[in-house]
Amino acid sequence: MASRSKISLKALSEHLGLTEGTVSRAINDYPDISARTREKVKTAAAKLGYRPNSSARRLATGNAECIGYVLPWQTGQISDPFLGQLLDGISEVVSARHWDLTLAVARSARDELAIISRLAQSGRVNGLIISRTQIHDPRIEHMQGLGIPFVTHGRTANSDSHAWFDIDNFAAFREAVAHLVGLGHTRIAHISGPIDYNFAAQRQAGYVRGLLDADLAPDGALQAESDMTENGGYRAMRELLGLGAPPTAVICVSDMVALGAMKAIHEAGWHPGRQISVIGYDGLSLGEHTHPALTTMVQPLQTAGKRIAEMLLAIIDGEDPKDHQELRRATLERRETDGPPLAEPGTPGPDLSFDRQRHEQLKPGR
Amino acid sequence: MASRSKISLKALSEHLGLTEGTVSRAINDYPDISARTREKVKTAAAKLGYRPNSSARRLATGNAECIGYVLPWQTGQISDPFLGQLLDGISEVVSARHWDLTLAVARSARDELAIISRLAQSGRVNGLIISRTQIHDPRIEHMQGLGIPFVTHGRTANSDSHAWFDIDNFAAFREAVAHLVGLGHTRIAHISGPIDYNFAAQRQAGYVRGLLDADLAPDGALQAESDMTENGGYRAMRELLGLGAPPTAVICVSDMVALGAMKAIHEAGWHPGRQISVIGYDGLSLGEHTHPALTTMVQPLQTAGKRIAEMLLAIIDGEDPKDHQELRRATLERRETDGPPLAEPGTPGPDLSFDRQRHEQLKPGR
DNA sequence: CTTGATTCCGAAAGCGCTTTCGGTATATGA
DNA sequence: TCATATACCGAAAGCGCTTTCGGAATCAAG
Repeated sequence: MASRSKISLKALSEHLGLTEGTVSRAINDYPDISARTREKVKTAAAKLGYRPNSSARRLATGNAECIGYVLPWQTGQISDPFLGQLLDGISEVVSARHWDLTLAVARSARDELAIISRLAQSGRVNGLIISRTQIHDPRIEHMQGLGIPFVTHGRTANSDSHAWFDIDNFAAFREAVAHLVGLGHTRIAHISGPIDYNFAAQRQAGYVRGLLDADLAPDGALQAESDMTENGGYRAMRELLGLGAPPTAVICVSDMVALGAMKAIHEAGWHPGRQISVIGYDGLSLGEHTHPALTTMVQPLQTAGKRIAEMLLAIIDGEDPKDHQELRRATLERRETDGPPLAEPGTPGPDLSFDRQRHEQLKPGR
Repeated sequence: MASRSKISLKALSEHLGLTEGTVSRAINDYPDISARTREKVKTAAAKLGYRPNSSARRLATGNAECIGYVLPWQTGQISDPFLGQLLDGISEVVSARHWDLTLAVARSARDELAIISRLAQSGRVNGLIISRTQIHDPRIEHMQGLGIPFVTHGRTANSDSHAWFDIDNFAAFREAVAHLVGLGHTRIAHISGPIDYNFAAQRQAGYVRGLLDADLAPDGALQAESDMTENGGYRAMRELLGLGAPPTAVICVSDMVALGAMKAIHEAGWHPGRQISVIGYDGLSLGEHTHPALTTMVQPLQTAGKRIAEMLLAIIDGEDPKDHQELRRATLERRETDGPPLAEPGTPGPDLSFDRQRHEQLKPGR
């Protein structure tokens, strides 16, 4: 079946005693080819293992049959399980159409604009997916200027003008706060991501709003920023734990960040879910297996990937990007790191003497 | 700089008053173009934002300037942080050459062979990377039959015939066992991956060899199999803990599996690193932030990605695949889940009454 | 049997680039 | 000055496919 030598349209048509044009139309189901010859052509094509050459086909049709996903490379972000889930969804719908997915990782913002230009202007892709949108995202108007279809994973300051898929970050974090308030917490901290990211800003706004809903005053000291890595979460949490009056609960911008935060909590001799509640975001399956299991806001990542890809294909097919803006909600999944506060407000913090530096020294080196 | 309308070679050459051929040769640094006109052409190209159309160029040169990475989709594997690290390395060298990386996820073994055929025969890619090799891997001779350059991440039964990059799994697990033996363990369990995977088989063999090195008899009861997910590790560990005489140490096929195993250990009221030592594999950064931090065999994943891509490009350039076979070693990184055994051999197992089903019921639903 | 409508396929012109092959200029040596 | 070599560029033929257009055959209707 899989013949070793590539067979061309020309060879196939000669084999059949037909012209290339006829064979091509037969294969592509043109209506002006009789059913009989269409069948004949198709069985011959299958038998000889004919595959149209993509480059030739793409050149002739002007269609790349390919979409690009360009992801910003930042410390640690690429190893977030987040990514795989999304890719899974994207690739599912892309390959259902027999299109390709090309991946490009950009190592800097400027690099990313350059990659977008290359991909778009060289006609390599019919459309682009970008993620980790910023509030004022230069990529948006860059792509609009290039006239290439795209959809963003996440909104921006002027989301009206383009297609996007997003989770209602604001609502999610507002809900998370409400949940903690309902449990009796009043000192609720937030570990955010870099605040120029749209999702980080929205989550933070939701957090603040949640506090205001409960007539709690947002406290700058209870808000730390992390770089979206486990280590970032760890460092931010240590900061929070060092406060005179540490929080009784903390909401983290992502599960990976929450993982780091839990580490810091454990090191301080506290237990997530007892002295301090922790809520993550993403709903990664690994959170079910931490100790204790991480309560989190679940977002449908694989669905996100699917929808984003579907939207992009629709836009490529000519639909209006403005008709493709989709907001979903995250749902709270209670696992084991949330609970009522133990200590009265104002209780002194945990013992931080188990310092990480010392810990590093004690560790058997490698 | 980034002009909106795509400009073709023809337009550029007319603008310059030269022929397309001349302009093309100037851009591609042919020696028969004077330095003066070459400069003139290049600056004009830059100013007008000319990008050669990929499809046309690919068709004319017969070079796709693209490699494919086809990854088998299995439960949970796609969300393993493992993947991102590898992609990072691969994309780094691919984009340094201004080539593309197309990603395809295969949802079944047959699907995978079909994808490989399509990619290769349609001339979409110049080479392929495949991962998760099996001992007798049908993909190998399939690709050899197609005559497409490829390199595998992981060896196979007949590794001699193709290019591969691999970690010495055997040595790694042998070393892990030796380490545990050195700490005084005699009842050492193994949670393996699906044993038809080459890496799983090698790791198991290394495990067995490690036991034999120490004159310990391999015990079938201490060997469980998992599906490479956290949940798989969890289930396997529960099995092991249910044994009359449970192990005092367990080596897991991956960090994610180890995460699940630790969950089971915690649920049983034990502590990883005390009543039972746990060693993972991969060296994921998230293992530094589990509680306690996961001792693991670190493999250089990002380097793996880079080397694999470099090897593939070299082979595409005409080098012999047989000259590109690279074996690296994993290194033990002691963190907090390994330690001397507490209990005497033969001690009864932990309390398993905290059953997961009950736990599920207690959990606030979503 | 003729006319007009259909059905089906061949012919040929691209798609936008690369690359070989000649053919002018220009330079080199005698 | 002429012959020969050299530098540089134009012309043109593809690469393998798609798609429009037109023409020959077939058919139904008058």
